[in-house]
Amino acid sequence: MPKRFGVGPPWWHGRFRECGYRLTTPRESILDVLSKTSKHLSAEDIYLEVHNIYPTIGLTTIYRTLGLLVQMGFVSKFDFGDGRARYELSMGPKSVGHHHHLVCTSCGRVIDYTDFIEEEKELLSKTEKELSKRYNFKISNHLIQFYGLCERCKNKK
Amino acid sequence: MPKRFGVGPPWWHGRFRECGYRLTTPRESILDVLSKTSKHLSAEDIYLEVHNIYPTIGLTTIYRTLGLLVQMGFVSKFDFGDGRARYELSMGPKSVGHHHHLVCTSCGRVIDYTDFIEEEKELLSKTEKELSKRYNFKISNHLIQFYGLCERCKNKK
DNA sequence: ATATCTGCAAAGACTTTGCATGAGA
DNA sequence: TCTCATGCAAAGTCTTTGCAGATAT
Repeated sequence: MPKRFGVGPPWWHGRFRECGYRLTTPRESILDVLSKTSKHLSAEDIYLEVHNIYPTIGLTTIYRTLGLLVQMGFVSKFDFGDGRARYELSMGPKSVGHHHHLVCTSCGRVIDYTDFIEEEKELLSKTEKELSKRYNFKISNHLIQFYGLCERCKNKK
Repeated sequence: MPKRFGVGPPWWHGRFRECGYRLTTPRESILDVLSKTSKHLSAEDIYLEVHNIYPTIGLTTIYRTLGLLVQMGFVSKFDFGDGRARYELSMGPKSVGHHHHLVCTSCGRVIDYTDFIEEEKELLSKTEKELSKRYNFKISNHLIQFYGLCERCKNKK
């Protein structure tokens, strides 16, 4: 059953308090930016967005908050090979849901795909279970990316 | 049929010339270091190894050569989240073969696993084929990593 | 009231670049 | 011989840290 979004406090308020963290303007606005996009934002992208509304919030806080959100599991951090990390909401009502990435090694373009996810999911959960057992690892996350040339770059060569 | 390793020029000589690149001491020694380990070496790790034998070779050359080897497909570059890239031979006779990584998010330990690879391989090649078609992408590589807590770190908490 | 959070500036870490010298084919 | 490759030093980028002042609860 879906919750009533848009009324009452946002879904994440509880989680913050549970963990002993405070609810602050920077934290809320960063989550807000992330929850309103499906793009893969860098720390600076987020900084610029947030800065439009709250010009006093600094880049340091963006980094610190992102670290916190990653650690709490709200946000996933990705490396697409261009030297800067990208961040995406990994849970919550507006989340795009389970997806993986297709990364162009020439222009850096990133495509989200959700095709064949069901089958992947099945294999993944099976693999996670088996790996956990065999290596005594508590698996909490996974990363799957395909690399290659996108349509445009492929045709250039 | 296996080639006769250890006699004649190393397997990669031809590939270098084909691509118009020169065979140099730094390039050979870097490939040598990579082909004699199954660890995940950083640029500096490689530098230190190479430096033992050829003290004149600089870190810059390590980075430049690694870039070249990655681009040629000899070497794969990984990011385990500790801020420095790791490199592994991705092909060649001494290669450990197809494997993926299990990364401890607490201590950074990395475990290579090859279990369940057959099934994965099958799904991966199918997925690659389908994604190539749908997104008109020329896929050349993939990355799969699981994150979690290793035995030691799990028990600490 | 007080422990947490933030902003600024500065530092830190890894990686890349410019340029003159050196080396492979 | 003539490009391509290398080493050194310096610069570039992203990210983290120290600390005093501000803020949430």
